[in-house]
Amino acid sequence: MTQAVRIKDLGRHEGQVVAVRGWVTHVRSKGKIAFVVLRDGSGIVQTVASLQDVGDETLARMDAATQESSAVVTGTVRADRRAPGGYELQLKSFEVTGDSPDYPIAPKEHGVEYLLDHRHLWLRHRGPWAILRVRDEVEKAIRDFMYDREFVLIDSPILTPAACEGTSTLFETDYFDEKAYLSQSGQLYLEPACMAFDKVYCFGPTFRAEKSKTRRHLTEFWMIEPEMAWATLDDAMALAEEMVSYIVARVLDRRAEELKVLERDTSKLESVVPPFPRLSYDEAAAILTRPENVKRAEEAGAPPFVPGSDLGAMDETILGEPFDRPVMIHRYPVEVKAFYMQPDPERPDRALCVDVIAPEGYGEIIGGSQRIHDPELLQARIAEHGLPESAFRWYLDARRYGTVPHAGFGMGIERVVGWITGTRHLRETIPYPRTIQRLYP
RNA sequence: UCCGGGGUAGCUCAGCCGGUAGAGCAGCUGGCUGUUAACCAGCGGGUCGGGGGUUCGAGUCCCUCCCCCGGAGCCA
Repeated sequence: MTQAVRIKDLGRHEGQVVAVRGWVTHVRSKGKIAFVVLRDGSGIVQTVASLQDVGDETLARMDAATQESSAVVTGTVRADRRAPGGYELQLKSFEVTGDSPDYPIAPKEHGVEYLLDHRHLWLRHRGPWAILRVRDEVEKAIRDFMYDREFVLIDSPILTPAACEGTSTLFETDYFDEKAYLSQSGQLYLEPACMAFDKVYCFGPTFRAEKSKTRRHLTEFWMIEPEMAWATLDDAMALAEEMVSYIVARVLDRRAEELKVLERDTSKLESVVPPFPRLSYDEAAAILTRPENVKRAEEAGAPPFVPGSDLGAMDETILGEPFDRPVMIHRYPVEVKAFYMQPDPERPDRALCVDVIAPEGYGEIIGGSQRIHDPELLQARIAEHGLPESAFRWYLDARRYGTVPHAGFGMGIERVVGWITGTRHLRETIPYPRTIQRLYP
């Protein structure tokens, strides 16, 4: 039986007769000679057969093969300058395993909605294929990074009894005789866990019922959330810049081929090394209120920056623009941030928190903070925010029994993949996107 | 929720001042021994998003509803 070879390895079998199992991406039939372009999970190769090689029956089968039929072929590996990829397969046999009548995605332009309706098939095509391989590399890099630094993976629950940051953006579901909510963050479960293992992280899907209709939002997205005991805001910031730099270097090293397919300008990624520039909220506010920046936001139709309020999408773009790597903005006003953030002892109206903004207008990829470790202060904040104390009883225990300063952050995988691959729309950075308008396929 | 754009063939779109539906691709038939989104010839294919109105006549104008896209806010 002929040895089956994956397409990326064909170069190692020059002159040999091998089998390739894949899918037909294109047929160019020219009468007495036919070209069938075949794809497998590893790459693409052109196969060729003439009438005298295979006879009219096989040639007719090649001619009749439709896009995305699966096929097993055998042939001789040949280096050929005329073949895309440098190698081609001179066929001896061509057998269709499963035919593919009326394949919906033509080698032509399609609208986004149509492609997303056929996402399960669109995955076979070049763009999604390259992006999702980068995503795989990003996720593997994160796990390696965490493991090497002795962080313990703590899988946080998806079904939760109550809100982490308020119920308005939670998906609600029945849980026997009570209500449950899909998790929007694992953080509250990690804080107690970091007091068991010092350094922990969770990495899983999170759900937000925000009615956001932008290219930067999904209702289901994946987040990596490290949490460290005996840690301050500075420790969290140092970890964030180290992790982001590690991920980018890893993709540049191992997924160069995919970035090329995506026509990503990799020079913009090569400069992503520590240290990242740091701006306090007050410094950022000073930049945003400069006349030229006020004018820019106005011209773009963005709402004006109001000192004391949170940063908008345009504000993040303006702040990130001068830098060739992500910028870290820290110490926002306490009022615009979550209840659990530690106030800055030197300025209690500022929170010890940080947002990391990706360059090139890709926006916030990380949000983190030092957490309140004083039980009384935390209890007061829960009350101020109108949150039900009963739901946070277990959470407060982390402060009641041997509290320590601790800090962590959450990083959105899709936004990182979007930035690294140069993909504007987050929905293309996840295999099966969930948005406010889409629950199919 | 607000602001902007859109819905015409399987797909991507054109359709002027209102006059009765068009292209490319895909599909099908035939031709072609080195194609690169091959090419050439031919064929089939339409509830013009739904409803209502104006008009001799509506894809085109008006009202209304639905759906999609982009942006804002919120966030990762």
